Amino acid sequence: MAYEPPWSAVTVDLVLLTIRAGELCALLVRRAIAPFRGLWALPGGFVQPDEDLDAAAVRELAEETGLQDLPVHLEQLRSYGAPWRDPRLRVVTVAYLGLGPDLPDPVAGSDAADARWTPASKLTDGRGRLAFDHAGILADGLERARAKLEYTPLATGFCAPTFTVGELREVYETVWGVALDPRNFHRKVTTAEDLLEGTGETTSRNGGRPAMLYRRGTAEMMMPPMLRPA
Amino acid sequence: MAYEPPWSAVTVDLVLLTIRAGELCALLVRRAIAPFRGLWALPGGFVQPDEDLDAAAVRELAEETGLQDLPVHLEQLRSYGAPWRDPRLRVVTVAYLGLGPDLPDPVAGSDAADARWTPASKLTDGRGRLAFDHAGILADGLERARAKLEYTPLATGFCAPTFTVGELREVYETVWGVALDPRNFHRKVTTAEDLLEGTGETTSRNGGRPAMLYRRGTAEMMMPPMLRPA
DNA sequence: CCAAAAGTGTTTCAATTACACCCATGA
DNA sequence: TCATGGGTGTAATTGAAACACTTTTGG
Repeated sequence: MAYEPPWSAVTVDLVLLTIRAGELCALLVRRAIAPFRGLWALPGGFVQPDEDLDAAAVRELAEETGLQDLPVHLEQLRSYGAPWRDPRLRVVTVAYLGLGPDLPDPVAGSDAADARWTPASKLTDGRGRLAFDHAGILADGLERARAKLEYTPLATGFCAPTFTVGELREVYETVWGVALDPRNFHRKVTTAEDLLEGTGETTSRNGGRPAMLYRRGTAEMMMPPMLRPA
Repeated sequence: MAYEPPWSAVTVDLVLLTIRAGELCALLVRRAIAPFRGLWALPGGFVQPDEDLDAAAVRELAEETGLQDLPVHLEQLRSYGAPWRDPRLRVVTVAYLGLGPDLPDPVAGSDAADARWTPASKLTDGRGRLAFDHAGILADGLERARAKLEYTPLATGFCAPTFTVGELREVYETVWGVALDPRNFHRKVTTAEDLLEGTGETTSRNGGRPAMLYRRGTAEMMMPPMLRPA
């Protein structure tokens, strides 16, 4: 090859979200090494030479949570490559958004002094800066999650493999911070095509009358169209 | 630094779309050098050491079309990093989606033997493979564009700086391949909050009664919500 | 029995559709 | 004047919101 291209390091960073105790939380790790030593940051790491981006995200997820085969929905968020976003060297990072049901407590990894689920309300108020450009990445992840609840079945990602309509409604109410009418919500989601798949089982774990248990269906969109063919 | 990370080359690739002669078209360049010499590919190139990703996309756009300050809407599509997607070396590419009004004929660049607007209908039918993983990237771009027309003002990106309601309708009809009711379409888009901004001017360039000219407004979403707070 | 959550039915209201009709221009 | 696209009015239909009410459990 005649031309030698510029080189970069490539990382994946994870915006991992879950709902704990009625609050939307993100996973943060405390950096054990420079730069930004002692500051909180998003979990992530270098992509290996023989590794696809998605595979790197899955590997980091397993390493940072300490568990394999977590029921986590992972999707690419976007990439960030401002020239000096890492003060040491050129690093382009591919950020992933991950959603899971109430996940186990994280374990501190090799380069992390600590790892913790942090409520989103404490992250958007400006207190406690994050390392690198991670505050912006996290804000983008939260915005994406909130927006996609509205027109995709993403909310099911916050639920256990099987869940009740009431549990699904709680996800919306927590992420959006609003109250929804339980009766109209029930009708809406059970009527929506391929959104939910009934299991035949019921549970009474939430008190009251036992509720039907559902799995997430095959639908990828549930938006009412703004324009329709004539 | 104790640890030496793996290195990659980082490129940006562009899925540039426009509408020409009633057809949705993408810009392709014919490769003048190995690998995939002679095959068609998406325009793109290496991100420079001191350059942000968005800046690299803008620069490539100017280089590939031969013109500056084009009224093109550019947004990140997603990143692709399969280990051997480039047979020479590890390359992670950040793909951008760009939409513009009927754009000028492209000029062949330094590493391109030819450059051409190609109808989308010829691209999705399997004939004529593209270099690298560009067929998949292009398909993702087309899907994203089609989907975003539905709930964002993206369609205005295909229009000139000022445009009529009928021209905007043609965009939808071309990209989706359906007919829309002109009268209801008119009401819909002129009623939508902040979608269009009237200029006071009219034009009769499309024949018939002169039509009001609009600029795109400030709205970023125009979706009817699937769920609303109680 | 009571409280609590699940789920259904029904009225009211808002949005969308389908389509009749009028308007302003060029040829 | 006719053809063409632009634009408004309106009745019928569909969908959403509000809320009364019944169901089924645990305590």
